[in-house]
Amino acid sequence: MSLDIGAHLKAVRQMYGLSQRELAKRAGVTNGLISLIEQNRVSPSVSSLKKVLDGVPMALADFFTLDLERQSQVFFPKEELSNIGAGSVALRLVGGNLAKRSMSILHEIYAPGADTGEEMLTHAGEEGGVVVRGRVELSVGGETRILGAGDAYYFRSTLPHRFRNVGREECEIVSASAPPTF
Amino acid sequence: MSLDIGAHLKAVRQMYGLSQRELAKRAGVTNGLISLIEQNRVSPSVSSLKKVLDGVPMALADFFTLDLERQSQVFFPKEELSNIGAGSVALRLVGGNLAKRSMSILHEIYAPGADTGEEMLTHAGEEGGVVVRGRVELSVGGETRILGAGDAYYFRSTLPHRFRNVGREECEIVSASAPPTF
DNA sequence: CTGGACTGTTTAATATTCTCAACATCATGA
DNA sequence: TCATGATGTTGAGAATATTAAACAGTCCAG
Repeated sequence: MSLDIGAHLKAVRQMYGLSQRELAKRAGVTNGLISLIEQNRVSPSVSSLKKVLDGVPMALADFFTLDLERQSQVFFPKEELSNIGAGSVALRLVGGNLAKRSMSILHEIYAPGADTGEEMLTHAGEEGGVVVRGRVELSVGGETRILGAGDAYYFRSTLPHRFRNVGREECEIVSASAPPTF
Repeated sequence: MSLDIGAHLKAVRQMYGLSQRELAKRAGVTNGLISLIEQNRVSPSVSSLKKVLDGVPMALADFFTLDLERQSQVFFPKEELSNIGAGSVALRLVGGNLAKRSMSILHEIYAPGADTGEEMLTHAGEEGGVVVRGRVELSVGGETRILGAGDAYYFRSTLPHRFRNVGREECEIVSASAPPTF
């Protein structure tokens, strides 16, 4: 996310074919403010930005989500999977060398006691997976459960989460996240 | 979206177990500001809110997207996976009851001889997966390979493709496709 | 060319956010 | 009991967002 609110707003406004004054009127603010915002000479308060976007109309979430900017190998023998594991968690990424992917698919192996760490993980997007072997303790947004072979999960990755192999055996998971985290 | 920024921020902060001061320090703002924001006594400027969220860290888009009330199901015991299998291919969908997903994650089990059909599959998006057990013959865009446990694949789903269990044992795959096909 | 209606920009005054420091409260422990 | 360190809150002032009004440019009709 660019946080170039100015250019962003300008693009949105022009997408709707509105002038600064026209948008200002609909939004209940002054044209000057819109000019200043578009030049990044001020950082609008959330309430003002909301007023402005209401004039379009567009939700705040959509405004910040909007991305203005946005063959290859098919088969990946296990030897060719990019090994991006760290410590006691082995991560094998499917399609690591692909230029643009819309997902990360991972083959994860947690050694006994392996842990993604006390500091909870958070990032944009969604992720899910299936436990293939072993048992894993998964905490998501305050809730904690133990999942065994065949069990699965799916959540928005913005929720703080943590994986921990609490068993005595290896735990194997195949997971996917979109947009790609690796 | 409630635009109850205050309660929203407070919830996020507490989800991470941070005090106002602690978050303030990470964010480079004062604890007082966070207090005022959480009480909705000010409407933070976007730049301040960004600073605060950077301390968590969380993207603005995620902050506004986050729906605190309707936290959907996260854990899916295998019995609760939607069974959408047809014929000799058992498909278990992760998160089938979720309103909006950006992916389909499937736990697939191919019986010996199982086949997605002579008519090649094609659809929008991308898909990939990891073979967990057994062997499968995968054809994509004219190329054909046999994948065993630990092998993987990733391709654009517009390429005609077909899965076939050519072995004498079951074959187990965990796959994902975005956008969701189920 | 002249006036009017549009465009976006700028300035000075006003309103709001934000900081700094002090305050009140609660818990822990000497 | 008193001290200590944590919590969130508050008030006055500094910093910044926002307004209102004037400015400059473009385009088109008269």
